[in-house]
Amino acid sequence: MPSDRITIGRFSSLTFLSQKALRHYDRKGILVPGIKDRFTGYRYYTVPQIESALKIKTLCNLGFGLAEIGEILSALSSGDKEAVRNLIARRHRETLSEIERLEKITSLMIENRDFSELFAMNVSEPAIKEIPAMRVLSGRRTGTYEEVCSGVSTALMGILLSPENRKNGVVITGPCLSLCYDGEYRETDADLEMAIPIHGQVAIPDPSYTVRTLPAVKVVSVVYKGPYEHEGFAVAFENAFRFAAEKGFETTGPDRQVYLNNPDETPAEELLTEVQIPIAG
Amino acid sequence: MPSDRITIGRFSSLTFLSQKALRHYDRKGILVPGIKDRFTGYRYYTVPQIESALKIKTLCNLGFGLAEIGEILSALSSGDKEAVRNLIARRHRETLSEIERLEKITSLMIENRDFSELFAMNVSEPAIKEIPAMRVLSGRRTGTYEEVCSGVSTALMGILLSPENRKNGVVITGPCLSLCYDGEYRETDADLEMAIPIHGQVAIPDPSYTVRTLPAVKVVSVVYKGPYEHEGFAVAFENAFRFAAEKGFETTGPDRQVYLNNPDETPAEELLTEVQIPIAG
DNA sequence: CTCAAACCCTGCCCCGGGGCAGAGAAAGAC
DNA sequence: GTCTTTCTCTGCCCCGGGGCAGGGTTTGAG
Repeated sequence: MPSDRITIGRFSSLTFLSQKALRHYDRKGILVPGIKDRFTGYRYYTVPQIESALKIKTLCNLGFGLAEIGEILSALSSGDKEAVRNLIARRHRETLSEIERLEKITSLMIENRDFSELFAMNVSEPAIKEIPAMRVLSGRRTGTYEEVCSGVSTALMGILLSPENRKNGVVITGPCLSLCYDGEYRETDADLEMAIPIHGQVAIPDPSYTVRTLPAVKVVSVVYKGPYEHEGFAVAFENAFRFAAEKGFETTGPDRQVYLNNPDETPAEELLTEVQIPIAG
Repeated sequence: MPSDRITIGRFSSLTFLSQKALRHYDRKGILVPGIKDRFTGYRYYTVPQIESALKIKTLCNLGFGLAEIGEILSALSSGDKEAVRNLIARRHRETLSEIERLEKITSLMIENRDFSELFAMNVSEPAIKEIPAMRVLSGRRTGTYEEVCSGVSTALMGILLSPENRKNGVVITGPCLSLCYDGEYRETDADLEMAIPIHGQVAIPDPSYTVRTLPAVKVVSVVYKGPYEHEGFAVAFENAFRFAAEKGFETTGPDRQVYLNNPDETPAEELLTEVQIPIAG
């Protein structure tokens, strides 16, 4: 006779839920066996619980978490159709966005079937980041990128490494960066500021270099790998601007480039630069 | 200057990997910080590790597990393009099948937007199962379903509950079932065997009932909820046959129905029946 | 009735991290 | 040089179970 003392093994093979899963549901209170032997701990299920188990299995297959399944089951028994409908609608939305994500992934994998492109990839995914304010020693000049960058950074390093400043405990606290005050790329006559984050009181022999505090900004950040050439940076900037546009952010200025390693010590192909484009909000 | 002693916090904000994830990768050996203070345990990363981190992040976003990422990275550094290509191809296949699964789910959720159908669902998903051999007391008759089922099961119960058999320690070891020897549904003149799993030596007053051992079989199993009516069972059978066809299994016979609860004690709407269709292989 | 096989129990480690606690270390301000 | 803030460390619990170990229970066969 159906003695309503179904052991976990039989119950498992009836419902196609693993014993492990059944014990888990018991602990979570989602599906507690009708009878539980106090002394041996054996679980015995009843026939009507088969139906509950099948419901749980259906919901699991639909991708609900156990907490949600608990909610749905109790909402069902209390007749709250509205709540259940909302939960299902939410799950549906989440599933759709998951599909969208996976489709992006597959198309990426197809395009980069020859993975050499995938890993020769020299620009990281854009992302939003908050940059805190920082105190820098900087100098602003006009000229070609190369002239200004190398000229000014050499001068700044010269100041910071002077005996006086070293003695005063001046310390460089981060990688060198540049700020670009032109709205667009200019081959010549670019308006650039080179800056080095510092700590301490700096003695400055030449008043055209100053210590100031760069404001905190929210930026779109992209890391670029490769030589300091316009073509490479252009791709990074393009990605960053596209990302900002997609997310509906208004880009402001000035753009920053953080030079993560020392061009004197690193082969040009291996150089890493972080491009930061400030955004409003 | 970029002193190649990047703390985990800076490294995290450069790579957009959480500190937690970075510590995890360290423990897994996927991305071990260049320097690790023996006494304080502080992790310090180097600039070239930024690139590794970005690769790892890309692979994570593509859905690779950490173990696979480890394999890919080492295959990359050893130049084994073939291995990497295989791993990517596999991931691509898996992603596609995942998308397929999710799409089935969404269409299910749309169809059952009014979830009342979803839970009024009276047939479970079909699945494959092995049924062990079992010793039964059975009787085979021809007639309508109702006549044979109720008549024979009453007679079998009468035999098993007789004073002599009770005294001999005969025990019922499972729910009652029927075997159908017709290839299709027959309103009348159906060829049916009713069986009750037992243990012990049974005294049988009427030789038209016998004790025999049903063979072990592999079946497609479906649980059906509802009254003992042809319309209900038909849906269950249909699902089971469709499932077998999709999976390429050849169905054999005889079909079995396991009556999980007692129709005298349970309302007809709540009755549970397991339909089992034997398959070859 | 006994004995072995089958069954069931709990508890631990695993995925890929998120979240939180408490404690020690580094860095900035004075 | 001190003090406070900020950073970083480890370790535990969480998801939804799968897999395995070691030990008690039930059952079926003789």
